[in-house]
Amino acid sequence: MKLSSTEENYIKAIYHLSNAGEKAVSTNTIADELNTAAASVSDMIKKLANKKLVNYKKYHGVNIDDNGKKVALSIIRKHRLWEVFLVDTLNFNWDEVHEVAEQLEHIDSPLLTARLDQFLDYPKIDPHGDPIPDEEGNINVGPQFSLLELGLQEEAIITAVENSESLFLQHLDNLGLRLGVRFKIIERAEFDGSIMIQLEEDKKIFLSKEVAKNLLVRNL
Amino acid sequence: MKLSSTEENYIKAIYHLSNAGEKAVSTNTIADELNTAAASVSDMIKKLANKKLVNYKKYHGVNIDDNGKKVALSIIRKHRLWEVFLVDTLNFNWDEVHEVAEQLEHIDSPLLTARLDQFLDYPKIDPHGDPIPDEEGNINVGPQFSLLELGLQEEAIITAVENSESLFLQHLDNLGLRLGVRFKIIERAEFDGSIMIQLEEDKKIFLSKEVAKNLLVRNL
DNA sequence: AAATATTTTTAGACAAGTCTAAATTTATTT
DNA sequence: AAATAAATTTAGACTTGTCTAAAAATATTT
Repeated sequence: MKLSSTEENYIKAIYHLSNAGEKAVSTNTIADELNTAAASVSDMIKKLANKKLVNYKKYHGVNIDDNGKKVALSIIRKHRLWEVFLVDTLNFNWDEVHEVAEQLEHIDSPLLTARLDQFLDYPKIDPHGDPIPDEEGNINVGPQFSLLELGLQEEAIITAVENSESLFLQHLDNLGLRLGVRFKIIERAEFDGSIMIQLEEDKKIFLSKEVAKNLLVRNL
Repeated sequence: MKLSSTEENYIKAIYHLSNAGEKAVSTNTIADELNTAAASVSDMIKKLANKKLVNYKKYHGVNIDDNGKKVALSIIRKHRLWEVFLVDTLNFNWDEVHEVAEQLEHIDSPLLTARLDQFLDYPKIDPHGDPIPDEEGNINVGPQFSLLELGLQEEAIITAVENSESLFLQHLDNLGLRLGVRFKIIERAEFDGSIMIQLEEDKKIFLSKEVAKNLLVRNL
């Protein structure tokens, strides 16, 4: 089914707001997310329901349908692949990519998506640390959790930060820590919860409990 | 000025049909090119004229304005850069790129265009042999001329054919020659004007004077 | 140069997506 | 459980881009 960019954006918003389809989403929530009037959302929801992409009971919000979920995951896949491309290949900073990816995600060409995926060597995680669904919509990475909960010797990748104060981000930068950095915990001090990690190039870094708490990771 | 994809497509069509702004274009010609009704074209022309992109005298066609020319060249630049990307980087075939590039050309991000250009190493010619305008809209490639006039060892690219009989085109296809093929002349027989060329993959091809005469090329 | 043919424009309508204002339904208070 | 508040839907309108049919202007024929 061929959808307009607008329809795709609604589907994507509903998917995200419903926490991947786990709960219903209210009209106002969507209106808020997309900066539109609630009336516009009502209209669009009716259209999406007619196309069997969402399930709609008047006055009781929408639930995303399996079809809708598939559409959403395909858009998310494209969005995140393009983000990887922009950062890894075109040297964008990871805060410059979102707006452009919002446009690129609507390009309709399965061949382009497949070739881009191949060119990027089938990345599983985007520059923000979010997982990239495969062609079937499957997400092949575990959930995010705080570095504090990571076990000794388990390999992991930094996927996000809980705290985005510039002081904290600067501190990470000084330590050489960024999204996408791979490491494992090699030591843990019971005393103050501080942690020693080892990066890929055998570089060892000491992290305070405070820093560890604000680093979100994923198992490799 | 921010334009819709539709407006951009009209501008592009007018630019091409006017031969880069050299002559006026009639309503029907545009309608034909874009597969729309003449009435729709009339409406759009009025809009583009209001935006000072074209010059319009009722019943006498449109002339593209300098502003419009700039817009057209920017779209053409993006289109051709993306074609280079698709062919060189993502290994698309020559004939698979147009449709996708038609979508990608409307992506609005000067940074993306600049970085793409850089990544592709500032190509001057697209896979079809058409020139890629630079950021200012200048076309920095030499003129087309017959292969007969090309010097020995000079690298060139096939950019057009003078003769479009299917017999000739078929012959070219058999030889593996198409628009965009890069080569140089390695030998020239004084006797009958026949020419030996060498393609990028060191493949050597023998061309009769008759064939050479009908092949238009550009220096690389 | 009058008649005819062609091209172009205008008029009016439609679909998509948006809005505001009013009506309706659901939720919350008292 | 009645009254009030909040959320949602409907109604009607606007914009963009499209169309068909009719009117107007230009071109071509005879």
